[in-house]
Amino acid sequence: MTGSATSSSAVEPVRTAAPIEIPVRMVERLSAYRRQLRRWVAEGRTRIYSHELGALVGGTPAQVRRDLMTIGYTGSPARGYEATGLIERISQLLDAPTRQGVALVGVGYLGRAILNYFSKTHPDLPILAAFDVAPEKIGRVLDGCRCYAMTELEAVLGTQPVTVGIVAVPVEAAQGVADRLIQAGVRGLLNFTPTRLRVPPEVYVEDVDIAVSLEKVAFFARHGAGSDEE
Amino acid sequence: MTGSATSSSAVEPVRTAAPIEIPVRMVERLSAYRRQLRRWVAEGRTRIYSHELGALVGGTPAQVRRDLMTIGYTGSPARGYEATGLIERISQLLDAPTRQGVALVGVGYLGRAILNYFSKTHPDLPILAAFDVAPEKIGRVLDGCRCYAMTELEAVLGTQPVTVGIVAVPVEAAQGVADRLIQAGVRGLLNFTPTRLRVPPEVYVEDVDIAVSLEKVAFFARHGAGSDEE
DNA sequence: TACCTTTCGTGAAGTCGTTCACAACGAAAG
DNA sequence: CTTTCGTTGTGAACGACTTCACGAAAGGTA
Ligand SMILES: NC(=O)c1ccc[n+]([C@@H]2O[C@H](COP(=O)([O-])OP(=O)(O)OC[C@H]3O[C@@H](n4cnc5c(N)ncnc54)[C@H](O)[C@@H]3O)[C@@H](O)[C@H]2O)c1
Ligand SMILES: NC(=O)c1ccc[n+]([C@@H]2O[C@H](COP(=O)([O-])OP(=O)(O)OC[C@H]3O[C@@H](n4cnc5c(N)ncnc54)[C@H](O)[C@@H]3O)[C@@H](O)[C@H]2O)c1
Repeated sequence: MTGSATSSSAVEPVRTAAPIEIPVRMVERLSAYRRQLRRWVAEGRTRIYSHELGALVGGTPAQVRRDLMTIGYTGSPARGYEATGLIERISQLLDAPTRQGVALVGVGYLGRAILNYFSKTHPDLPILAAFDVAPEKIGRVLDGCRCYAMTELEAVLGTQPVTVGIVAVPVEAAQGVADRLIQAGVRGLLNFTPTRLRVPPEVYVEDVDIAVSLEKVAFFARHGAGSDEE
Repeated sequence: MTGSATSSSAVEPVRTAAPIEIPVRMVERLSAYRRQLRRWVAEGRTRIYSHELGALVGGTPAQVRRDLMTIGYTGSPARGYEATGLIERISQLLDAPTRQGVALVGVGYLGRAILNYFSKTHPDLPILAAFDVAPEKIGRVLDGCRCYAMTELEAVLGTQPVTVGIVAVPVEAAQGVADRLIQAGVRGLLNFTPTRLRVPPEVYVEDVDIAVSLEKVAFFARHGAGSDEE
């Protein structure tokens, strides 16, 4: 990337860039923090304590303070953290500088659920296009999102800033879908199928395996229940 | 528990009990191992190497060997592990000694997807009953599972060996649903709503937060992609 | 102003899971 | 029978994240 241009002065350490290395788990927590912070702000709250954020993710106050220290956000003793500023700081880190969106492949039961959910809760990451092979789905608009034929995938993604793909097709089709998404420029995949996708090293894959999660719950329901998880 | 009865001799160390303390992550891997082992056995394979199992979960061969060592399953050099025996050993640990099942609460988009999925893939953990408040859903049988009214929850769970509950209702209703499930004897919850459920310490809760997962993917799609993950 | 309480910031210590490294072993080939 | 190759079992080293612990600072209160 070219990068440096625009309007930064010479010596000062800038403040926008994210030169920080953020652990995987911390990203999850930051995302959860932000979501609840927004609710709280909507309710009129303005300051938040570390133990409140900790309760959110099943963590300790110390962990929250450590997280916020890591992202360079500082509160003040006895007043806690300023909510809107913290939301902004987290967004600065998590959100892309330029608009980016998601493509959903596979508009079956699960795909429909996801479309419906994200159309309502409208996060920072809109689903810009959906794809399927079933003729009866192609061309329809579900929850505000157009469903295209798989043959149009490359063309559509060529016109949209899509960097993330959701794989919700039958397991046999998953690898092929992943390959095409990556070929079309996608750099991250949320994979719901019970297969490990083979992808180039620069592509990030997150597996959500509901069957495994359910077995895990069943197991710990029986044996010792270590309160928290995920 | 009464426990000891039936037919074990006096001194020998038994072999069925599961006195082992298993880390959370390992349970996930064991579940994934077993699923793929079954596929392989169905294809006629009989022996498996640690590196093959490792590839499944994005882990190293050493980790697999460590896992199997922990659960006390032993292979042999140059022949690897015996597949069916390993499946059996994992099942011995993961599955309940007595039949147990799952209750699904909230037959919306997501609930339907889950019902459909588990009715097909028929895991060791059947969904025995579904519940909802919407009149048009009550009494229907979807994917082989009867949908009951919420008012019937306690009664139905009184007659079924349900130890796990899936919470797929709107977020406002989640805590109330969790309370009732627990009251009715459920000991583990799979929670899809973006709230931290308050539960007694002996109940295990697993949160599946798709929105957070998606944000995580978006983040790592942009920054360094640490190939694997959970 | 002086004091007391609560919360933050952070170096240090602790915990837990993963990976390394190597000896032992089985099988197959020479 | 001996050699060679590949794989398992495992103690030990490693590394990463979490928690502890304590000093400092901000507000409230008398
Ligand atoms: N539903 C769940 O709760 C659940 C849970 C865990 C995993 N999964 C996995 O998620 C995936 C989807 O689940 P589902 O319940 O929505 O299944 P589904 O059968 O309802 O939907 C699959 C959709 O993908 C489409 N499709 C098929 N082949 C395609 C292709 N080559 N390209 C594009 N689209 C294609 C189909 O037309 C269909 O609309 C499956 O792999 C399933 O294993 C689902
Ligand atoms: N669909 C997704 O992809 C997705 C993703 C992340 C999280 N979630 C969460 O999962 C939950 C369900 O999502 P959904 O898309 O299925 O929503 P949905 O609105 O389609 O379904 C909710 C269902 O719950 C039923 N319900 C409402 N109140 C109830 C109550 N008190 N008791 C029992 N049933 C009740 C409704 O009748 C409906 O059938 C929501 O909390 C949502 O935030 C969904």
